[in-house]
Amino acid sequence: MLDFKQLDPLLHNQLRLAIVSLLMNVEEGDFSFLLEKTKATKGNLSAQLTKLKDAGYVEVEKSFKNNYPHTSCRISKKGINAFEQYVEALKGYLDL
Amino acid sequence: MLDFKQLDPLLHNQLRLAIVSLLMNVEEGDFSFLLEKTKATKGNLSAQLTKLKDAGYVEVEKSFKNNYPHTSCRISKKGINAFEQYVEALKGYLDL
DNA sequence: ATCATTTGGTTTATAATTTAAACTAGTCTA
DNA sequence: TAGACTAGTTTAAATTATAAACCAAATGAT
Repeated sequence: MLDFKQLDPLLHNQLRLAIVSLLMNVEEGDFSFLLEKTKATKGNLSAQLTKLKDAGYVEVEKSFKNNYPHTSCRISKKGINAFEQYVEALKGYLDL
Repeated sequence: MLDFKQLDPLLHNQLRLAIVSLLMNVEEGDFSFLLEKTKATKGNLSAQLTKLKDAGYVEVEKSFKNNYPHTSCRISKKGINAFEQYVEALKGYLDL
């Protein structure tokens, strides 16, 4: 039966969903990794990553690697929970 | 494997997705039916329904029933195709 | 050495979208 | 005939999404 739970608006966005999906499947992912996999622009990736960080869904660690700035991301427990609930909610829309 | 196809922005919206989901499962649904099932406001329902109609995803028939205006909706072939593609694309994000 | 290019991002300005409150138009009830 | 209800639509403000422009430092070519 169809049932429409609220779809977390933070995850219900193409790029943020892609980011979180990717981070669900790796120990950590850096900016370049996400950029390549999502094919987003840098500006958009930066913006959406900031939102995910602000929401506490993703932990972001900035450092320097070979003299270059390096942004390492991993999904948080909160992010995992949110993603799992999002998937469950979505099933109510898709009849999966 | 994760793969990020474009998610049809017309369907990647909570209310429009709910509308289309509902119409996938009934022969036709009227405004009140959609209003009750989605729990949307009338304004929002009207607006999103118009977008789905303009895109050719939903066929809308206005008539009078018991002297009252009556808006009957059914999903079109184009809408069915779009929905099915959307679901496939989404699976690439969810690893289903 | 210096100028151009590349890396690895962030900021900002615009465009598009979402949303609900306000409105319209007509009907029913007493 | 006044008030309340049905069945919507329009509008206007708020939020969101997006990419172009920007920045600082590192590297490469001459």
